[in-house]
Amino acid sequence: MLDIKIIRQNPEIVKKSLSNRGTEVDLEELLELDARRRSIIQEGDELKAKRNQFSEQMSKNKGGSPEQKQEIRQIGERIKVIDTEMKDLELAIDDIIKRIPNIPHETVAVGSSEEDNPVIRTIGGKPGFAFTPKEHWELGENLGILDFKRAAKITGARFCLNWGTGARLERALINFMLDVHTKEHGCTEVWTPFMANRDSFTATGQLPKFEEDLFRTDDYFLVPTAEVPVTNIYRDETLPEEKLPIKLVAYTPCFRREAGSYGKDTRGLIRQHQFDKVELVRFAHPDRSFVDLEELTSEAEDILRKLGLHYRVISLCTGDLGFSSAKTYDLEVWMPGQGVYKEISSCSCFTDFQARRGNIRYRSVQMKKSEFCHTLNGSGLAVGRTLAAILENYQNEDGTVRVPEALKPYMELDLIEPIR
RNA sequence: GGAGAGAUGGCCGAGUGGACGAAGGCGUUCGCCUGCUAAGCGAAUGUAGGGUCAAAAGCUUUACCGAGGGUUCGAAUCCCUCUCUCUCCGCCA
Repeated sequence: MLDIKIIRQNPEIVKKSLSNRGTEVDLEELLELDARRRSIIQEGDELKAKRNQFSEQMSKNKGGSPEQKQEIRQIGERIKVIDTEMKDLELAIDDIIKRIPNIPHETVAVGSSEEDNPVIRTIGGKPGFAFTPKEHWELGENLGILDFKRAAKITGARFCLNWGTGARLERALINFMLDVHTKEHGCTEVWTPFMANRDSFTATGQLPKFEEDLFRTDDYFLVPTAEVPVTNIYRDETLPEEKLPIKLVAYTPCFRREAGSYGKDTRGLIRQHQFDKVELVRFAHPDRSFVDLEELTSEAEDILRKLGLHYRVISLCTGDLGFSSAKTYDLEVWMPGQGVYKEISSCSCFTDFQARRGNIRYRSVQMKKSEFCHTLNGSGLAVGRTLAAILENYQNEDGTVRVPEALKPYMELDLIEPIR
């Protein structure tokens, strides 16, 4: 959420941000509602002050003239009307302002689609194969470690059942990632609820705009990313300044409806309704949150490096940037079987956008007032996609798959062979 | 699922219709004092919105005692609904 004061004082900044993102929001209406709200506050406050004065007089004199009482009663009626209108206005303002995306950072390229995302750096290349590399779903099914057919029977499309070493590989990756982030990057591991309420989803920005992307129960929504429960750990709290940055890491399963992506990545592990992810979350000081973004991104990259995977880093342009984000780096891993780079991590700085929605603050003893802190997060990494990348990159001509050096202690195995 | 108890400031805790933004204590900050430390003394100490101001400070006003409604000239206090926490019983992984 943006600060209404910024919108009031610098509407042109917000307009530019919206046009760069290719989004439409009726700012004029918002400003009109805001002006109306302020004028009505004045009227209401004056009437309330009058009523308070009268009440005070009553308490001292133990009485008042019937005419006075009559007048105050009328004022009371008017206040009720005003308060009702106020509530409507605030709802209307809230509804618009919660649909305004974050303002992109000045270093973000202006562009309209993913075509315009600049590549920041490329690590490794496109390693050659002496044979034609297969796609991971074919490898996985041939090995008997990935079973999409039975998963579809159990649940439906876009689910997967892992067998034996495939299940073990999933778990090994989760443990490996958590170990690296906690032991080498100083993150604190957290284990969270996998469902969250509407307030939490509103704070991180999934609601109200993206409700159709979420699975839900009668009472709660299933988390589409650990960003939601982890960022909300400190909702409505004020953190001591000296504790910043707070670095957390969490493993959660993630649940996404993937509405509107029918026909996209229909095969394999790339786009599932349920997938595992290890997520990095930071609560940062506003003065250095973009430094934190560089650090967080390199922590995510560290996993790819250690696994010996080749990848590139791109910076999302204004048109491709997520709703809550001010700047996002995507890590794209090379998938030789498919012959494409696939997103495997998305690292974002949200500035105070989520913190304002979730009322997450920080203060030091010297500070007179608390301020919103900045929030960041990034996948470190998406586990299913990492598993897919390993299959495609470490495959042998006979369909077996070598275990990356870093995973051997976790797999207690050098080679993934067919399950009979 | 059934029966009870509770939710007050950074924390503990008082407060059953007006003098309560809220006693008292703890903590924190500033100052004083004590030849160090501890103790002691004095003062300050919530948040958010609006108005005034070029702006800050200041001044002023409104709201906030789990959330939302109601009664009343006036609600932390009375009534209703909801949420959460705790205890007991039942059921169950």
